[in-house]
Amino acid sequence: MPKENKDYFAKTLEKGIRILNLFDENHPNWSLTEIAEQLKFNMTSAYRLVNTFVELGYLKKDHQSKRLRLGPMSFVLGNRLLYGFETNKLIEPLVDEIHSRHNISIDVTLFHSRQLVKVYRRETSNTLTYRQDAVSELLYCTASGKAVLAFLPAEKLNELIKSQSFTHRLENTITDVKVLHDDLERARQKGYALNNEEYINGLIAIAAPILGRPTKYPLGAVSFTSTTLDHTLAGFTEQYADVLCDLAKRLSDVCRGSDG
Amino acid sequence: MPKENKDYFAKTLEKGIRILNLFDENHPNWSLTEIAEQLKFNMTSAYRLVNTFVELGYLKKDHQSKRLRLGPMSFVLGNRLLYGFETNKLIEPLVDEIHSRHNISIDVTLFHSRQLVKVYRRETSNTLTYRQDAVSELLYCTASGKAVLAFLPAEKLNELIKSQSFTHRLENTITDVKVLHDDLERARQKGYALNNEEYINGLIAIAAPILGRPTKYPLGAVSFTSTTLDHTLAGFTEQYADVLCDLAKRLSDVCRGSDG
DNA sequence: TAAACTGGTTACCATTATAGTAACTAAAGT
DNA sequence: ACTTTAGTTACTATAATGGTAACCAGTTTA
Repeated sequence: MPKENKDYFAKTLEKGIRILNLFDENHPNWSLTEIAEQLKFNMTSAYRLVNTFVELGYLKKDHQSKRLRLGPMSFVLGNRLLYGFETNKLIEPLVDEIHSRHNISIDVTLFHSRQLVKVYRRETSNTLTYRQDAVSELLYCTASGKAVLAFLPAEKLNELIKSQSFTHRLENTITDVKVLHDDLERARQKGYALNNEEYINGLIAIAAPILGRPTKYPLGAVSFTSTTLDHTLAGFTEQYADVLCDLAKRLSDVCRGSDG
Repeated sequence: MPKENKDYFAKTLEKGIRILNLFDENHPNWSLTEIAEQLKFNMTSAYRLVNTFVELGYLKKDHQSKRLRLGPMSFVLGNRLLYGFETNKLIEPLVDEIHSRHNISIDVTLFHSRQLVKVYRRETSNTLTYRQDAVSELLYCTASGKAVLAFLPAEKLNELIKSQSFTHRLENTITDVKVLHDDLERARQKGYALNNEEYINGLIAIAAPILGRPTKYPLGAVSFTSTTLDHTLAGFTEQYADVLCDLAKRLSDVCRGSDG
């Protein structure tokens, strides 16, 4: 093992990328001060990074207000990243098929480091819905999070459990490590994890892991979600657990080779 | 004027972004060596930058082949950049309206530094079509390029003309600076520029600049394209020049305030 | 089977870039 | 006119990067 690779990580690049990530549909414009405060960068660094993006055309600075927006190069890069990400091409048809057959809300997330990254989502029509962040570190209180945790090697699992906040969100939220371990063991047995209103009031879900080949390392998860208005968790599980596990297996097939 | 801002430009960030830009639909995977060669980076730098992206989840390294692909975080960033780029929300309806009314191929490009960046395109149905890069430095042989050049301040114009290659692509390609200046003067008079098979055989186009307010600096251009199979350039101009100029004016209205 | 090769990874350190402080400027508010 | 605020620039100790070279693990070649 080398000396933990601190030499081969470009901090400046990471900081710049974090700035780009601030801009989205809901936050289309930022002032330099806002950026510096949000990311805890000092003004000079923020200025240098932002200025770089402005010169390259990724950000655009309004000459009057000095506020920043995405520039045309960001649009080009966005297209490249979106259409260059091949995994979705493999995932989408599998999910679409189940979605259209069962009219059910499906989320596919990929696991990276300590985060779940949403890469595809289909919603049921005519039901309540919710909006979640594209990137989430909440593993202990979501079905997908628990599906991944359950199939992680013990060492990594313990490391991640330590990093979870265990905020008591709702009545059913698991706040005890022992209880979580039991819950994960159950998931391991059954092949899928549950969310019984542990994260959002009225929201229930089942999720199965997407496992890499040949390592069986969890690469992500696929979840079906519903509400207590439409299903009991038991009924929902009864009805869809097999479909879920089958879909997870097929997603594992197409994601094979991208282990690690 | 400060000392040309070399202190406030983060080279590492630029290099990293150039790596991300290599990945698209047509080039979804790269080896480290390919990246280093393509961008003229030494291996260590390329390795450090790539490793940063891998750790952050923007790239994914196949453990066997070591080849790199986009990772899930790139997908998230791609979405943010695409939907956070507001300009398109303003441009699209205006272009769509003309497109559906006249069934004509329309391209909107924004000008940055020395490049034309394509941000929106609608094509006619049932005609030959062509595929162009999203970012182009060819200004002397395209209608949009000449539309921008024609309305640039003299100083910037001369700087850019020096940087053009004037490669003799086709019979009609302008390769003489004097001839180009005459052509631009004509465009300035009429308010729009022409492309008479100067870039692609059989391709004709007319383009008008998108001008910033209040500076009248060209922010980009909108072009209508057709082929010699469908129109003569004279007939095409006769039929559409007014529609084009009207659209350009309306695009200039919605792009106002983003001057510079 | 060994030798050569290839592509990737790591060590090391001179060179260069960055973070942080502080000074400065321009615009907005009082 | 004074104060405040946000952005920009100057300066320099500290930290990151680039470049060379060594190293390693697979592959190909002899």
